[in-house]
Amino acid sequence: MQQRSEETRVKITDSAIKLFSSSGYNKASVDDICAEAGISKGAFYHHFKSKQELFLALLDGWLQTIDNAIDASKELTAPETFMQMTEAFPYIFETAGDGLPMFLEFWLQASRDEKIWQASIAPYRRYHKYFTTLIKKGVAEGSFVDVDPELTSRMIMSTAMGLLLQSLLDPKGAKWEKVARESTTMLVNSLLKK
Amino acid sequence: MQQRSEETRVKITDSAIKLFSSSGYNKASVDDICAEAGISKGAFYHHFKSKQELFLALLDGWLQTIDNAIDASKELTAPETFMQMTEAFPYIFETAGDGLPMFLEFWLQASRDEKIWQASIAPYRRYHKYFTTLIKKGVAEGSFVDVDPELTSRMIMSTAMGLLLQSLLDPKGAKWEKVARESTTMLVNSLLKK
DNA sequence: AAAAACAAACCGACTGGTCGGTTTTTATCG
DNA sequence: CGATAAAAACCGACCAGTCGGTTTGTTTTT
Repeated sequence: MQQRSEETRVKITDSAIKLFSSSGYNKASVDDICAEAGISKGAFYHHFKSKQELFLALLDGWLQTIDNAIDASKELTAPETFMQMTEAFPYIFETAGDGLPMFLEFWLQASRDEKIWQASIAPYRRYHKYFTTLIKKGVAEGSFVDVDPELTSRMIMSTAMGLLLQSLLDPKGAKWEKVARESTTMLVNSLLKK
Repeated sequence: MQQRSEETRVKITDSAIKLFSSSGYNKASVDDICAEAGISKGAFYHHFKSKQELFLALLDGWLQTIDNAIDASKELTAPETFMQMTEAFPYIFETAGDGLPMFLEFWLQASRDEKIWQASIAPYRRYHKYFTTLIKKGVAEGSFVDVDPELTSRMIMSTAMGLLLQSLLDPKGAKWEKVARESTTMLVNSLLKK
C-alpha cells in the first residue's frame, strides 16, 4: 500500500512534536520541521494543507490517547477508577515529559485561535462531565461523601493541570510523580466515606 | 523631570500587555506595540534594548504585585491568611482576566528561555516556600491538622494554577470566582482542626 | 549648546506557502 | 509475467511579506 507515505507522515508528526515542544508553535518553522524529518517542503504540504492543520492533527492524537484511557476504565467503580488514575500518573509524567510544553501550547493557541479552541473545548467539557458523573456515581454507590460533584470535578482537574504546570516550570524542583500520586491519594481520601 | 519619558514608557508597557495577551509574545510585533502605543520604533528602543527585555520588565512588574500582596498579610495567623486569599480571588480573576494569557505566556517562555526561566523560578520557589512555612506555622499554632507541609503547598499551588488554566480555556464555562472561592474554602476546611 | 527623547527610513534574516518538475508506487492489460 | 501509463508522493527553488533590530536625523528638555 502507501507504506512510504505513512512513514513520511509519521516522520513529520514526530518531528513536529519534538520541535513544537522545544521551540514553540511559532518558532518552529515548517522548514525546521522538514529538516528534522529529513523530507522536503513539498512532501510536507502534500500531507498537510497548512501548519495549523498539522497542529490540529497533533491535538487530535493527544486527545485520542486520553479518550482511550478513559474508555479502558469504564467498568470499574468510582474509587477503583481514581485508584487506577493514581497508578497512571507516573506513566503520564514519564511519557508526557518532553511533550509537556506541547500541552501548554495547545492551551495557549486555543485561547486565541477560534478553530483550535473549538477542537479543544469539546473534549475539555467532556472530561469535566466525565469526572462529575464519576463522582455522582461514587456518591450514589455510597462510597463517597456527599460533595458537590461539579465543584469537585473542577478541583480535580485543577490539581492535575496545576501539577503539570509546575512540573513543566521546575522539573527538578520535586519528585513530581510522587507529588502527583500523593495528591491523588489525598483527594480520594477526602472523598471516601470513613 | 523626565515626565514625558516616563509617560512613553508606561504607554509601551500597557500596549505590550494588551498585545502579548491577545496575540501572544511572538505574534505581537514591536511594530504593533509601537503603533498601539502611538510612538515610534526609535522611542521603543530608547527605552528597552530588546523585545525580550520588555517582556522581562513585564514579568517583574507582575511578580511585584504578588509580592506586595504577600507582604500585606505578614502579621496574620495561618487560617486568617488563607481566608484573606479567599477574599482576594474575585479581585484576581477580575483584574487578571485579560492579562491571563500573559501569565501562561510567561510559563511557556520560561520553560524554553534560560534567562526568563531564571527570572521566574526564584519567585516561584519563594512562593512555594511561603506556603510551606505558612502551613507549618498553622500546624504549630494548632489550628491545622498534621499534614505534610511541602506536599500541601504543592497542592494549593496546583489548585490555583489549574483554576487559572481552566478559566483561561473556558471563561464562560463556569463562574470561576465562585469555583475559586469554594475550592479555597474546601481546602482550608480539610486543613482546619475540628 | 549638550543631552535626552523621539521619528522614520532602512536592513538582512526568516516565514508560511506555492509551483513546475521529477521520482516512486500502483493499477491495468497483453 | 513484464510493459506501460496514470496517480500518488516527493523535491527544492522561489515568492511576497514580516520580523527584530539599526541608523541617521530631528525635536524637546535641561
